[in-house]
Amino acid sequence: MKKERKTEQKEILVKYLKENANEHLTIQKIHGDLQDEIGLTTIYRIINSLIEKGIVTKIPLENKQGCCYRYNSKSEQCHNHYHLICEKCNNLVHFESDEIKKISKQAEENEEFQIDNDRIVFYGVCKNCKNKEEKDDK
Amino acid sequence: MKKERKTEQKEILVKYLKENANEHLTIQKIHGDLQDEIGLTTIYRIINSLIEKGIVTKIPLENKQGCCYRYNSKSEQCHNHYHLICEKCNNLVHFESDEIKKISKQAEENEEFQIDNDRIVFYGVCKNCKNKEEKDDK
DNA sequence: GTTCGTGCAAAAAATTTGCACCGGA
DNA sequence: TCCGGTGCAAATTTTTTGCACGAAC
Repeated sequence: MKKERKTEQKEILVKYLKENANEHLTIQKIHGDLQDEIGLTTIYRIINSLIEKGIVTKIPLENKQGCCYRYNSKSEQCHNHYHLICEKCNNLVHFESDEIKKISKQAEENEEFQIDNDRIVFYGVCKNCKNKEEKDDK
Repeated sequence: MKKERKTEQKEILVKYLKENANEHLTIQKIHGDLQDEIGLTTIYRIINSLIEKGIVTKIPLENKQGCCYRYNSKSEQCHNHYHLICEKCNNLVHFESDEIKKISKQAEENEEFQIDNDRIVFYGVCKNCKNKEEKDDK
């Protein structure tokens, strides 16, 4: 059993991911921002280990290959919230609701499906992109 | 304005995607199954156009790079349902609920976020994988 | 001093592009 | 016939791997 070591790169990357949790973070973006501090290979390695631990979630990009990555600040988040992801700009919005509990319970009872309450995602179009679309139509 | 043509490849691929809508379809899997009928390049091209039209949804693979693809049989689906995706096996389960409407409305009013009612996703662990985990723990 | 993590370079894998040809309308 | 779609090969981009060295414990 090998134990994990605390390194500067890991600290920098996790800090960066936390601070930019609502951004659209592709590997390329991360590498661009941190290239002086962390090598590309290491970014891949750390991100992948964070995904395995459930600390980071991978989100596919629409209309494009590749994915972006989002830090899950589970411990820091309030509960009973869900995620709104914009299909246009991939921005993430948090939203609170008590209704969710009911649905989770329903699913667990009827389908025997154990829901991860931090990974409830609604896709749609955010305010900004909606406004932009309306302008473009003119 | 160019109009789209009906081709044999497109028909084969869409039929295949429909029939395997609950499978874990990576480009590699699709290519493996259809390589005698459709070239890899064409699979990419058709899949990407289906994603743009919203007919196919891209789902990230956990613990692995890459994504898999799932056919959205919108027209065949009943409404007021949401998706449960298993984090372990990526299987998709449909689930009905009226509560969803409330949440969608809440989000649209409070956040001005226009929700795509066919893209509401709950992640978690399905019955099979849950059972498997319990066995493994023993 | 061990052992794990990092960064580079190289390899491998995944995706896109250019172009000639095929086939649907 | 006309023009979009296909498939191959090549180019490009993305991700992983091997290995020597540096750093944590």
